[in-house]
Amino acid sequence: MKNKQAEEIFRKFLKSGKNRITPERFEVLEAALEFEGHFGADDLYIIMKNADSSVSRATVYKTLELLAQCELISKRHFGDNITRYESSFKKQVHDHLICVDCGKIIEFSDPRIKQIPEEISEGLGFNFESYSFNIFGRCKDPKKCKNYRKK
Amino acid sequence: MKNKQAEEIFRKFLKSGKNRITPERFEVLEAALEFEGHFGADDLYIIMKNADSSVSRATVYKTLELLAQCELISKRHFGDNITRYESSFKKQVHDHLICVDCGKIIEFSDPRIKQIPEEISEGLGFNFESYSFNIFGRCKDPKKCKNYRKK
DNA sequence: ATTGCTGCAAAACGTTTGCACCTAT
DNA sequence: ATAGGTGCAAACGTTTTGCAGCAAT
Repeated sequence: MKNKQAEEIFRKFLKSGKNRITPERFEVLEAALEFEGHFGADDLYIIMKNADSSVSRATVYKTLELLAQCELISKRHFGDNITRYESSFKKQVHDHLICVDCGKIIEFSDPRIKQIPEEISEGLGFNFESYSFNIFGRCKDPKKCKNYRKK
Repeated sequence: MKNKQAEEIFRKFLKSGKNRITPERFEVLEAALEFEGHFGADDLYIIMKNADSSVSRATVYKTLELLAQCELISKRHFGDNITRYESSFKKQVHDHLICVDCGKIIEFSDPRIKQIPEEISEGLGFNFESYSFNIFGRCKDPKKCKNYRKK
């Protein structure tokens, strides 16, 4: 295990519920933290399978949900009906700009955004939970845009 | 047909491409504009079917895509991997607050949000296309929250 | 006459579930 | 001993596709 600190957080989270500590869950944690960028649950399953892991698809899906619950990873939706995850361990809060041509995802953060969601939730009689802010655009530089998403 | 103006916009859009003017497409337009709030493509298909329309599921899905292209309706994603639509004809730009307990969707608009997406796109070397800003919260007033989404 | 559109059913896709067996507690 | 987790395959819900016949141009 490469990341003792994340492992410890997950272990504590599991114990605090009625969840068991299993080797499969830590295999998924490690693979998720190792992944650079955003991944779908199935992507991760395939990667693990190709790396000769015997963890099942069902376990990968369920474990990612647990990891999102304890905020070691975060869940993202970029408008294509696929749930994506990214490690949020030791990463700062940020939002995303997605190129609609090539699918590239750029992370950014803007101080103006920070206070808006909580204020609006309060103002409308809701307890704030989370928010998602995605910008969709097109790479200006065609050399940097592979158009790979244009099926 | 109840909305001559929208009909005309759609007709022009269809002619401007290589798309044909068909009665089915206008049936979908009418049903979509009539719907109050946000709907999934399949919801609309079922509603039309129950109203004795003979328009097929495939045609509903394809036509909604066309209507979104010409901006008579807009596409929304609220984080549950279902594509939702809402009429955007004669409606002002707005964002959404979603109750994670009951699924209620509140529309709001905040002047601070308006300029951010374009500025950030420019700053990162992208041509701005669109954005989505969703806030997730929980109804403070339990009487107003039906928890119907808690399967 | 041509080419695009239709309805239908089947397939595709990401995801969830049921179940028998297994394992952490 | 028991509650909970596992892998597998099947089921699920939404969306897309292939195709033969049909209709707008």
